[in-house]
Amino acid sequence: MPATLDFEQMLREAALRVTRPRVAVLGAVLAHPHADTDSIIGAVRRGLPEVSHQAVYDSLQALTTAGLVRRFRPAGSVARYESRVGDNHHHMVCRSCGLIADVDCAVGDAPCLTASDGNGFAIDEAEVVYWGLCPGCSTAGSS
Amino acid sequence: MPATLDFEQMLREAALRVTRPRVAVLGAVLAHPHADTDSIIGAVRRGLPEVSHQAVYDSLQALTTAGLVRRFRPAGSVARYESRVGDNHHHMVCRSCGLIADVDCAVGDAPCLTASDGNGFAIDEAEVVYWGLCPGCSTAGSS
DNA sequence: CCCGTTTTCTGGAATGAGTCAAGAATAAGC
DNA sequence: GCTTATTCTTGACTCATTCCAGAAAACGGG
Repeated sequence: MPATLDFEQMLREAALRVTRPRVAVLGAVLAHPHADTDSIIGAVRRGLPEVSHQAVYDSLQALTTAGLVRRFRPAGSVARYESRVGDNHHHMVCRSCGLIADVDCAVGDAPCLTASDGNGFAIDEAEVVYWGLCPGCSTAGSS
Repeated sequence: MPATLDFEQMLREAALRVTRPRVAVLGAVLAHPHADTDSIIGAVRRGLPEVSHQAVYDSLQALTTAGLVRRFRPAGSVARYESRVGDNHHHMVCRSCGLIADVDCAVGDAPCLTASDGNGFAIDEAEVVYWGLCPGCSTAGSS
């Protein structure tokens, strides 16, 4: 688990100013993958009780723009953030309990980018969300 | 283009009560694929000026549950509705102008459902969103 | 065709994630 | 240590969506 110094390093490498809120936000996202904004605010305030929600929103925006974290928003849910960036993995969402799990796409590095012609669009990202039931809910429902 | 009588038929077959607002909402979604709720309210009110926004929300909910329309919510946008149901096509969204286009998945009927093991999830749907630039914005930006 | 029951619609208020704005605080460079 | 540009605090605000209670309308049986 990376330490505060590592977070500072990451921020500096991304040409971002190193501030307490940003370090805390980055740490929170690293520690709680798929967390929503509210959870992140809570996690950050455990270490820095005085941060405003605005600072968290701003930091998340900055980190997202810099590519240090990824924002993702499954339909019917609020925005969530994760630290796995660079690889192009996708997500599975449980319809019952909302559990989110990472999935590496089976199709290699550029999953489903085989959208063929694509109506002339210049596609730069394919976002895939799998909907279903997680193991727990699946078992519970089949009884 | 289907007439009002067809819409009534569709509603009855879905075991839904036939009401003026519902017929109008169904017609609006059929006529304006990918329309957001506000546009649908506007379209409906062209024929029925008195409908409340709540009736439209309720109708859309009922139609979605019944499987007559599909709700889809790209990140950073409000809810949108479309009438292509049953086939599993996906969407392309232009990052610049927000244009949405349908895409038939290149992988056949069950696109990307090859999520392999899937961590034990029972997957029932794969939702794919392609992000990029539409032909218009792509050309404009490359000058 | 009329009635009663049940579902749906109207109108209005409330919720809540996210955004905007102005001034105070703080990080980075010299 | 000082200056300046960026970031944070505070608090108000937007706006899609939901909640609620009473009025209206649709369906089935008489």
